[in-house]
Amino acid sequence: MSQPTNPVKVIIADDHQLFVEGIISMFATENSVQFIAKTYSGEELLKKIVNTKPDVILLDIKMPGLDGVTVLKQIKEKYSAIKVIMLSTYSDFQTIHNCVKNGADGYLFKNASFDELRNAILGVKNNLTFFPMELDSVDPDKAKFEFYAKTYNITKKEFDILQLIKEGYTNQKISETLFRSVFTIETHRKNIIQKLHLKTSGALTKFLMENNF
Amino acid sequence: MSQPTNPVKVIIADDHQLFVEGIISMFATENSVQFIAKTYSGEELLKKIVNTKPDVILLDIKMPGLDGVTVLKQIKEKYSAIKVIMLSTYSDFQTIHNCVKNGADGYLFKNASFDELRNAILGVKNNLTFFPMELDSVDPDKAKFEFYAKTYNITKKEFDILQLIKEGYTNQKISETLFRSVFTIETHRKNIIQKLHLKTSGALTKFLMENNF
DNA sequence: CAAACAATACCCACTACTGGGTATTTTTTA
DNA sequence: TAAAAAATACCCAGTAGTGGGTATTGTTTG
Repeated sequence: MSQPTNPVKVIIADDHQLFVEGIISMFATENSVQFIAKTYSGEELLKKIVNTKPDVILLDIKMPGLDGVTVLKQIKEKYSAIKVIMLSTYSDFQTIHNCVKNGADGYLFKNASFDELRNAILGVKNNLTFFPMELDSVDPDKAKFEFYAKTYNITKKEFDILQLIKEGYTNQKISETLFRSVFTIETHRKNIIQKLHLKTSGALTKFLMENNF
Repeated sequence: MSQPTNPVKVIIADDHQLFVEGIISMFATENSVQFIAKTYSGEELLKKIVNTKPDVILLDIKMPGLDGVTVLKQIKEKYSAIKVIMLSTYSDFQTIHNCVKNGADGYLFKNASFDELRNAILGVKNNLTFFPMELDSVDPDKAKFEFYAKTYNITKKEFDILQLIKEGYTNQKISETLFRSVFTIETHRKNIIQKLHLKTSGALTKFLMENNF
């Protein structure tokens, strides 16, 4: 008979509301982990910690206002018992070094699977650290590609083309740059727009900028 | 006969190199103000202060790495005699409140004229503060429009249309939203692209995102 | 070694935007 | 109040991208 333990109490802090809601709903039926609060900023988090003593905090590295690293420092100063897992994207994972120095117990890329997230939370609760890769061996470009491959099914060629689209290249220019027919690029562009659930090229450019592609 | 005084020694810190060069060259023939150093980051600035004791520092609010407010605090702690003027855009001017609290001697919008800048520098050197407007009365949207009007000669209508282009609207959608003919919107879009020295709509979207429009 | 996936390239009809015009009506400002 | 600036709307020829196909050639991988 499995040991019935108290669920791990977790607070999540991330300015992307949809992301927060998504995570919480993923854990709705998981009784080893219980989300006791959600916050959309560092300031909010620091306030909520006082009343709702959590075991683990999931903390976004990049937030407007108080950023993750600053918040991490303050948490570790005042409540050293609380475990903190940093959430990062391919673009700000360089900052993780800084977090490790400041006492983070683990980090996760935002495209992590449910199981990875669950394991990380349960792990740090049991005083383990959770660092999924050797930080120094992470190639930012590769991490970026893998993020898009995993999240949107983007292929390598499509990824390469996205780099050029982001620079404002027309299909014509791209075809010259990559030594391919314009038709090929048109096909790729169409597939990309579909995979990202977008409508127009304008929306695509916007997407790339907003997501710091 | 006018009193020949020593020029005010100034350091500028801003991550936009072109902006920095522009400012310095504007003051090349101005002998009341002398730029003794330029730096492109907060870290760099803190190092350079040690050797080159400046009278006044022009400090960008938003920089990668150490941001302006953090740098301001450190300067005012260690070298309280140095005067600091914060540089801000319409989009981060909310942070100015924070700077004032932390001892800034003045602030300027980045589209300020030569005369404003000169007056500010000479002013703070003489222990005056330089706050061009009541901060609470600044309307961010208005400040934003005025920035684009001043910098690129963008008109109000063009500004409104830019908001929609940024959202990824086509000319058709914009014409429906603003109850105007598509022809009108096409004309405006053409003029906008010209005024911003751009080529394509893709480049325009990119511009809007990069400049945090 | 097939099946699945990725990359390539093409067709066609259609929509969207560009560039270079012209021209009228408002609105602002000197 | 006359001149300048802004906003409006149109034309036309041309380029760029969309949407919905088809189809061939590599490349993985179960």
